[in-house]
Amino acid sequence: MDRVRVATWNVNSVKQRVARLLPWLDERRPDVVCLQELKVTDVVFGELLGDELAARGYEAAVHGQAQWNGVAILSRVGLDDVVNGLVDGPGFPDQEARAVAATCGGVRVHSVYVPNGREVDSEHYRYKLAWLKALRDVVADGPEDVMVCGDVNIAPADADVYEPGAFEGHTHVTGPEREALAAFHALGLRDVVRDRWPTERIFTYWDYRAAMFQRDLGMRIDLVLASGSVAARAKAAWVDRQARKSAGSKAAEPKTAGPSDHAPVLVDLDEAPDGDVGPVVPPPSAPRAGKSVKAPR
DNA sequence: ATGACTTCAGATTGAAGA
Repeated sequence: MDRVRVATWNVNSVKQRVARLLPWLDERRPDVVCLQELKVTDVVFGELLGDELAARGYEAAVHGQAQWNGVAILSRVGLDDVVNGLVDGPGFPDQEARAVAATCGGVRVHSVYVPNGREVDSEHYRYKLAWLKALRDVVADGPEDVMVCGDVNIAPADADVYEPGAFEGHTHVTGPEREALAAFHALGLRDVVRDRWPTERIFTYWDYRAAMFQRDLGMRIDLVLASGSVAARAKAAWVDRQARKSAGSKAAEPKTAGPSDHAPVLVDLDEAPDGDVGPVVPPPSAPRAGKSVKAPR
């Protein structure tokens, strides 16, 4: 197998994004696509995109929900053992459509939309932390070759927000949220984009208001986390800022063709060392996930 | 600045997002 391109994109309503999503698939040609905030049911997703995706060679695992949430994985390198939701995951009060997993080209891929948290110490915030713990447990119990892709609604470090002072006392930057992210690193997962660009100013989300994108005042809250075995295969990793841009004029951009407030994140993986079938013996720098092994640093 | 913009549900306004 050739290189595999994996992408994640919070589309903020797939219904409003069809006119951007399809051309973007044709231009970037990702092999695996994790989508979040579909905001439609499985049925509506199929009506909107089923034929168009099949024509492009994608299978789709869709865990939709009307109005809010909704996640999916598109793949043209296989889509096996699909699981909707999180085993033993919390609800608010019922489980929401925030996670879907599938095995694509030998890698366990999770597309996630982590709860927002709203206000620090609120019920929503506690729900967010409990949800992250449930996701951590699912990853820990899963295969070694794993990717967690999606909108985590946490900026991993102060460098991942445009102005740390603007977020004091708010969600997305608090210690407990960052500790919940660190639990994935303790399993051996790497932040692929930050690893590749250690000091770069990189954002994936910009508020629609106040021309935040044009001023590059954003947050990096959409991540690709990968086990050491998979991260070692990453040959490129970047944010597709082009997809966040508006068209040149109102006339050129009807209301149905505006951008999401999130940009896609893309990662190119070289083929697996042993081809692409079956588990790979982890190198010393890639401890097996979940077995109380400390992260290498 | 309890704003700004965009989404959905369903109504001509409110909730939610981050």
